[in-house]
Parts: sequence; structure tokens; C-alpha cells
Amino acid sequence: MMSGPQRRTVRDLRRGNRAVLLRALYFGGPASRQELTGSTGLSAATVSNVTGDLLAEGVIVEAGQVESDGGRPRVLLRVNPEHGYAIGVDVGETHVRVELFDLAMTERAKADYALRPARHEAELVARHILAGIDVVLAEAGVGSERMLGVGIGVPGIVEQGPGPVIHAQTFGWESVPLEALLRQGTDLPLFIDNGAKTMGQAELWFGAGRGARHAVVALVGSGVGANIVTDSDTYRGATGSAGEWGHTTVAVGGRRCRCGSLGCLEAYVGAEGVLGRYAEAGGTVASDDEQTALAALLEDDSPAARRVVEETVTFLGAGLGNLINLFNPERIVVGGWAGLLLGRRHLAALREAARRHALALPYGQTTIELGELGPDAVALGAATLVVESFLR
Amino acid sequence: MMSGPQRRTVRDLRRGNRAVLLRALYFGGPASRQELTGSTGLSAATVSNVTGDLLAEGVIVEAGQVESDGGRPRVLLRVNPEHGYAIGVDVGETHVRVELFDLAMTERAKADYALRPARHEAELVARHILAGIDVVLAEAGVGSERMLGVGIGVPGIVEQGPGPVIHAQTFGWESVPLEALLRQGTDLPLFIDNGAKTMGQAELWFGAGRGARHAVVALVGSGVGANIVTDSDTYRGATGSAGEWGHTTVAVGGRRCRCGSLGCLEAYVGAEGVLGRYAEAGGTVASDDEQTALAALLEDDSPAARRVVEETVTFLGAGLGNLINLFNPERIVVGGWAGLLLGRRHLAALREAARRHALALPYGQTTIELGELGPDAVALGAATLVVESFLR
DNA sequence: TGACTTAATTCACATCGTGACCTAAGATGG
DNA sequence: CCATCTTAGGTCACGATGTGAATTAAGTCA
Repeated sequence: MMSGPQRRTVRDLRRGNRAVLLRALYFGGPASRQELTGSTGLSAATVSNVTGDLLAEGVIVEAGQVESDGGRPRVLLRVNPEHGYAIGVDVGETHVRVELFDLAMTERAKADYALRPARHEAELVARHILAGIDVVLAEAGVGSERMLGVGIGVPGIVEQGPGPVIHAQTFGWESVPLEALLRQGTDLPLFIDNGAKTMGQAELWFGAGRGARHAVVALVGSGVGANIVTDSDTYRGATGSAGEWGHTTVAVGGRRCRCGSLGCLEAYVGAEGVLGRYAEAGGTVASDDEQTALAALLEDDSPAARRVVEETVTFLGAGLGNLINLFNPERIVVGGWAGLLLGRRHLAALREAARRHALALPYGQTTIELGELGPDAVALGAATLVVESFLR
Repeated sequence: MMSGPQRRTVRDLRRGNRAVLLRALYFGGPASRQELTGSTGLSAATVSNVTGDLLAEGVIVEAGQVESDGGRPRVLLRVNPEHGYAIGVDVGETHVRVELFDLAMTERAKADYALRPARHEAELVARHILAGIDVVLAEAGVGSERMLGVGIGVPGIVEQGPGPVIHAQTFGWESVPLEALLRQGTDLPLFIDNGAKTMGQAELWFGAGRGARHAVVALVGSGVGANIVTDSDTYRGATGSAGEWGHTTVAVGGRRCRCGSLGCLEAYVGAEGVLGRYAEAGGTVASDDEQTALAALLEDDSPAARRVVEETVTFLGAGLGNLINLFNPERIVVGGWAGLLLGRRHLAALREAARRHALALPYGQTTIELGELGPDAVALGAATLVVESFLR
């Protein structure tokens, strides 16, 4: 609608078609040049030229032949997993985990740093990340010239921009310029995003969201968030803080949420909210550990427990219904440890609750599935940020 | 993320740059070639070439010169308003209105057909539209070869696709293939969308949403809807039914909505819902006409009326807060006749209610404004669908 | 009137994608 | 073992495109 610096020169063309081919090979498995002409719409000549360049640069490699019946056999091409490496970092409540992946997303090395409760200073986290980068590079024997970048999943809201800034209540981070802190210790390209979003991204690339152009990954853990994909691209909004589904209001004037507002979805379906509601209903929370406690609650057959679970399903269904009505996705993936715990037992009820709260038409055009990846996917998802930029 | 038929040839380049220049001229008012090089990022040579083509085709025309201080004066260029015309159609509860615009969106002719209550057969509506097209073409003396197309705003959900299909409860339309019906009477390109969305589009192009890349137009009338713009493009979701904000749940287990669900936003802030709540609270609805009745309610100083209005503001604020949290827009425009009625008196309270229900960060990055266009903008917005495709 | 300034156009050049044509590499049948 | 056929992939000339440098156009100012 408005003007701006859009695409122009003839060189961008090649860059674009290169990316198209690369993506086709990355997501479409090994393929012959012949098949690529079909799937990309490019001419055979161009495919030949571009793949020639990519082969010469070592970005892709030949991967055997396909038997023929009476003609020259097709040579399969695939992305060279060792052409580049990406590091994914999971900054969580209890640890900083640094993992190194090759382009095929095979883990090559890992480093773990425990965080003591209430010791989440940004400088400490940054030191851990930098140390972790050195460790995994050394462990895998990968030179930094082969590194495509480092993706980092952090809690809280990430304000994207030239100098990304992180706001993380639980860490006591206010406007922390994590990138600037790391920049003093490394020259690698850095990609920072919300950890829930990176987890959702992993689910979209390698999990239950594979192949969807319009999808929503709903992440329910202690907190609640969502990764919204429109036209195969994560929606970030004007400043990158889009998708704060957990703090949408589903009960005006309802329960107080830790964000300060009333009636947030998170206050009802986040693990903390569920356990809190159970306690208020007179139930006894089984453990100090949220995960153990929630699992126990789900096993509990007492009327109080069952009512709380039922209510949780209703609220979560309403939240999912809202996503369906607003985004009209073709697929919804429910993930996060609490979401998986609840969904494994009550997926049918959850679908039914979503159906009740969504319009019939968009509901009929979507499917609600459980995530296939565990909570460990944060680092993997963070690494996909790097690969995503590489494929562009 | 997935492969598909993406852009490729060198000809697309020119098409793209042509569109870039055209958009810059359309939205950036008259501009010289010199200025265009700056605003589009293209080289002076290319600007010269492309504008040369556009001038030769009559798409743009020269528009005077700008005085110089010691150099060759700049020649201003602008889109030729008479190069093409677009028809916008507003299919409403009480009428079918057909308007003809030139490219500058000046109205050139108009035709109006009253609809009797409960007489909304698709065939009748289609006949009115076709008749209206003939009438406005004749009235304005425009040949159909100069027509860029017809945009149509209809109530209900429009399922986009090769053969768009309309679902409109209030009209008793179920899967009505309006395009196919019209296709029998005209060869003009047809663009069909929800009327609220077309109204929002008008607001975005010519009203309070001008220039925003990420915006939401919230439309509150008898029903409630939203037009969501991401990256300067209306978001339509997988099948075009995205943005059904009115039927998102803001009160789990709350008031029954006409869609059948419980606790929809529309049940609280739609004109019907507001008046219904007032009646339930013991108030007397002043008129049979919703608009008169709502206006009276807003003037009423009785405690009951004030409580209903206050509640409405709270619910609408929660709904706006949800949009802010999910979409992180830079601007929110509140429109629709009921929204304007409410907003003119209570905008500050509305902003405050939204603030209470949104996260501080995204709330701080958005502004909430009132729409500048009246409800008559449906046809104008429908015509922008045509122009949008022309600018591409 | 002549020097200067700025806008717009022209031109040679490099790059790109493409269709037509050619080469590579296998199977098949004698 | 060889000729023929079939399919995959590469090469080449061509037209289209954007760009920087040079050129032309059209003013102001002293």
C-alpha cells in the first residue's frame, strides 16, 4: 500500500530463484534437476545453471542416481548437510542450553549450563551462551567460518528491530539488549526470538505443522503463547511482539493474571493457573514441581479435579476457537508440556470445546493436532531461525 | 517454507517495478521522476524507462512542473484518473448500491435499488447488481473497455477460491456462488469480499488508517468484524474467512450470541447485543430502529443506561486489547456506525479499557483512533479491491 | 549573454531466464 | 558387440532488464 525500498535489480532475480531451488531441495528431500524444473516452475536451463553454481560452492551435493528405464538416469541432488552449521540456544528458567546442528538439523554437539533460581542476570546468561558457543564449536570440530549463525530462544517478549531488546518478567529483564551483550564476544550472525515461538517454529518445520501455509502453534506450558504462521511465514507484527495469545481476555472481569490484567487465557489454562484454580476449589496440589503436580491432577478422579480439568478444556477450547475465527488457519498444533499433557488425555474434548466456540465454517477447514516434538525443541527451533535466513 | 510456483523470469521484474512505481504515484500523490528514484530505490534510468512506458500507455500523465532554483524544473507525474474506472457495490440489508469511480476514487455515477425486508434472494441481488452496472456505465458515459472491474461488498463470510462462495445468515444465503450468477451477465473482472472488510479497506486507504503497514480496523455495527492488515495487505487466512473478531469469546459461558455460541464479543458490543443487555437490565429501548435506539441510549443519563454503556466500553476494550496482543498493530481504527457512535463520546474510556486488557509493550506501540469515513464507505472500499489489483 | 545547476534521457554493458539444440548415459534388440 | 531409442542434463544465442556514466534539456543568476 505504501512505497518503500522494494525489489528491483536483475541480481535479486537470481538470488530469489536460488532461494526457491534451495528451499525445494531442503524441504522436498533429494530431487533431480528434472523434478526441480517441475516443482519450481523454472526452466531446465536455469535449473542447470543455478544448481551448477550451488554445486561448485558446495552448498548442495549429488546424492546418487535413480534407476532409469531406458534413458539417462536422473542424478539426485540434496543440500550438503556439512556446508554450514547453526547453533540453537535455549535460555530457560533452569538452564542455558547450547546445541550445534548441521544443515540437516542433526545435533553435533551440546553444552548445558544450570541456572540457579533467581540468578538470571543478563550478563551471566550472555557469558554462558558465549562459553557454550566455544565449547560446541570445539567439540564438533567446526570452524567458525562454517557457521551460519546463532539462534537464541528466550522467555518474554522480544522487540525486534536494529537493536533487539528483550522484556522478560520472570527473569527480571527490562529492555535487555542481549544482542549487544553477545556482540562483544562473537561475530556470528545472531537471531533472537521468543522461546515459545522458536519451539513453534520447530513444530512447523519438523513436527505436526509440516507443510501448512496457514497454521497456528498454540503453546501451553507454565505460560501460554502462540506462533502464528501466515503464508508460510511467522507473523511478528509491527515490532515483533505479536502472538501474545496467553494474555488475550477470555473472561472479562475474571481471574487475575500475573500480567496484572483480569481474565487472561493464561490465568485459566497456564499450568500455574490450572493448579491455582484447583487449590482454590479445595484441592491439594500434589507437588512443588508444576509438571508433577499437573500430571497428578490429570490422573485424579475426584469431582473437584475433574471439574477443574473440564473447565480448563473449555477455556482452552475458547482460546483455540478465537484463533480459528481470527486467523482461519488450516491447522492448529497444540504443544507445550502442559498442552501435551492435557491433550494426550482430552484431545477429543478439546476439539469439541473449540468447535463450540468457533464459527462452523472456519472450524470445518482446520484440524487440531497435538505437537510431535517435546519441550526440548526450543533450541532446535532457534537453530531454524538461522537456517531460515540461510534459505533466503 | 514449502515450494511452489514462485517468481522467476526477467519479465516479472519489470512488472514488479512497474507496480512499485505505480503505487508510489498513486499513494504518494504527484511526484517527479527525481523523487521517484528516491522513494522507490530504482535508478534514474529505470524510472525514466518505466514512466516512459506508462506515459505512452496513458496510465499516468504529466501534472505541471515544480519551480526550480537554478536548474531544470521537475516535471510532476500522476496517475491518470481517467485511464480506468472501477465499480463498487454495497450489498446491504436494505439496498443494493452500485457506484462508479475513476482511478482517483471520485464518484462518477450511482444507482440504488431498495431491498424489501426478507427479500434477499441471490438471483434478485444479482439482477440488481447487473442492472446497476449498466446504469452507471451509461450515466457516466464510460465504455466497458475502460473498466478495470467490479468490487462487491456483501454481508457474511466470503469463502475465497476459484469459485468464491458466500455464507450470509441474515440473508439466508448458504454457499451462494454470487460470482457465477453475475458471470452470466458480465465479463468484467469481479472481486467479492465481506462488506465490513471492504469498509475497513476504504478506511485504510483513505481514512484513519492511511500509511499504516500493520493495522486493524475494528468495525462495530449491528454485527462486529475486523479488517486486519499485515505488511500492508489484508489478511485473509487460508480460505478468506479470517478476521471474524465479533465471534471471538471474551466471556466463557457468557451471553448467547446469534451465531449460537456463548460469550462472543458481538453479543456484548454489537448494537443488538447492547440494546438487548439494556432491555434485560430493565431499560426501555427508545426505538425500533437500532441506530436511533443506540443513540438515545448513549444520551440517556439513567444509572441503568450508564452501566450498560460502561460495560460495553469494557468489553470492547477487552476485544481491542486482544487484537493488540495478537497482532501487535501500529494503529487501530474503530469504525462502523455503532463504533463511531460510542467512540465519539467515550474514546478516552475505550483507550483506557484497552490498556487494561493489553500488555503494556504492544499497547504502547499502537494508537487507537476513530474511523474518518462513514458507513457509506462500503462501496468505496469494494472499488479499492479493483484498484488494488490494478496496482499489482 | 555566459556560467552554473538540476532534471531527464541515452547508451554501452553486465546479468538473467529461456527455447532450441546438443551431448551424456543408460536400456533394448538384434 | 553394435545400432537405435529414450531420457537427463548442458550449451548457446537471444531478447529483456537495471545500472552507471555520459549526454542532453531546461531552467536560474550574475
